[in-house]
Amino acid sequence: MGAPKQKWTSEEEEALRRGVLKHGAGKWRTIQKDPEFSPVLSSRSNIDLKDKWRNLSFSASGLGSRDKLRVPRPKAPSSSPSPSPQLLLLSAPNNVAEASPPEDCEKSPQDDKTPSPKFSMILEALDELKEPNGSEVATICNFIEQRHEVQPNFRRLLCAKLRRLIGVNKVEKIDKSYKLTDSYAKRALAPMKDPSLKKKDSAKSSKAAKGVGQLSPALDAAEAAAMKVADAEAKSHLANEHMMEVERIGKMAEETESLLELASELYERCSRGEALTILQVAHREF
DNA sequence: ATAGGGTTACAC
DNA sequence: GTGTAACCCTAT
Repeated sequence: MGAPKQKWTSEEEEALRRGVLKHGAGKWRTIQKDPEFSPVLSSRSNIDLKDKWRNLSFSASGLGSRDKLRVPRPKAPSSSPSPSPQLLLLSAPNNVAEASPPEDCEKSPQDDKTPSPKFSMILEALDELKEPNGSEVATICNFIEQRHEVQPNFRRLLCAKLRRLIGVNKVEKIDKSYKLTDSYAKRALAPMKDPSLKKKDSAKSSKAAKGVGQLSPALDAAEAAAMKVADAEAKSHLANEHMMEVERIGKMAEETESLLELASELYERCSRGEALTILQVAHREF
């Protein structure tokens, strides 16, 4: 019994994108049930939607294979030849995840939730190899094989794993090589090493104005400069996103405040025995 | 129901 | 062989 794979059509893809625009990523069931999309997505489960979105996010995050998109893209030839920047912005849940998550400060010291046994191996390998331009799968694989007993299909697993890590911005792919993301490396590696023997940070920070600190000391000046530029670019981009986010949050805060006032007014009057609706109060107040 | 890891099928 | 898309399984 061969279950012939059911490739996604561009219509389905489009429906999924619009569904996410409308309901947000993560509301797969809602999207799937929405009468607007259910005709197109009838043969897809909510899990299928999730998986497909995951794939779309990978390719949209620009990492790895944007240039050699081999996916036949018979996009609507007439009206929207280009995916429109909105979609790209929206389809980068990973960027948001990279920017916002207080993830690491949540961990309790001892309950350091090991991400997954294999992930720590990869982390270790990429850290120790210290290749500024990343390490090839074979290199990583070798490294890990030397330290751990691995299963025969390990390499394959490793590929899949790396790919997923790219999806969550913990790893980036440069040509054929993989390396830890700057931002993630700093957060993940710092607490990993013995606090006693990693005090040379201060010495380094004098010449490298932070940002490329964790790289091999033998780095060429040219390479270092290139890295800095790339880093700076990435940072300015991020900064921009952060600005927008801050603005948005500010607005939300205002609205929240108004709502709070409204709520307390409502509460006060209700507790006095008055029976009224939120609309009545809102009307008086605004 | 969703998120994430793992597996299988396919294209290059 | 390698990378990717679709599918499957499990924990939360």
